[in-house]
Amino acid sequence: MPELPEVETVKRTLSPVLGARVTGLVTSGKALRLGRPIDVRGLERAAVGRRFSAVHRLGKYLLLAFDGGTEQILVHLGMSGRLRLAKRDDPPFPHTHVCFELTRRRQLRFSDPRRFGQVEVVLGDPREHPSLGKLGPDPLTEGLDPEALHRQARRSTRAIKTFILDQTVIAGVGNIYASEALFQARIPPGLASNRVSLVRMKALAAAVKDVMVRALEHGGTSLRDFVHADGSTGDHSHYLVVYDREGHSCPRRGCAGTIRRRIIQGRSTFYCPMCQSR
DNA sequence: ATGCGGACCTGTTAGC
DNA sequence: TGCTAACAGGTCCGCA
Repeated sequence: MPELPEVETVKRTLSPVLGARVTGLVTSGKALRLGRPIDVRGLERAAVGRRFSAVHRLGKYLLLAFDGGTEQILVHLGMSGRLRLAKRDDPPFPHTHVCFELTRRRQLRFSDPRRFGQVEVVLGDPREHPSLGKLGPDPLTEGLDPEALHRQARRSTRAIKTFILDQTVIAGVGNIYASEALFQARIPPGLASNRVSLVRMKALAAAVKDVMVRALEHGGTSLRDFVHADGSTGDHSHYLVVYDREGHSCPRRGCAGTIRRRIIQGRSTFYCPMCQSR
């Protein structure tokens, strides 16, 4: 579901619970990503009796930290995951797999119909975690180095869209913003990575950051069912210019092209064949 | 080593 | 109205 701007938005909406004490934990008992069962004991040890001290974001991952604890809780929302604050008496959300009971009758609920998400305990340095350790630079917190990306791309024949979706290349790009950034940089999504010039890579790095920042300003996209931790929705879908716009005319002024859809890396990809040409 | 396709899940929507 | 097929914001694994 969420790409970097949505995850960052969730992170920000969790700030009201910083300082709150976790009093208990309820889980669904269902397995999440990779069929892995939820580590109830580990989560209890990490969180129960402690106060939330911080929420960090690394690409599309969130890390929940607690006062006086060395363990952190890693959360990934997958495609359909949500992390929301609620009151104890609020109606239950369907598909809630982890619910942290907090002081003042509050709850932090993780729900995820498709169960592609992830909630697990991380001990010690998160950079040593197999997924987190391999993450590439985060466009918002670290910035992107076009020269380094260009050098890396020269060694790869994959489509440039596949390249920027690779979380070890750039952390946080997802399927929507990959199309948006490539459109903005005027690069055909199917172009082999090693055929992207340095000039174009500079444009792409800037475009990736720009679409992320703009999405964040609009509170994350709400293409389907995205909601923030407080239950409010984002309105970014109005600002997407190519994603899910197959058959519409190209939004670029003076371009007579029509947005097309094709499958790259098994995912819908939207582009204008007129402005995004070799 | 790299790159691709399929698998993992459920819900929603478009089309008949 | 009801059924079916296609599709959905992500990641990982196995095989070429």
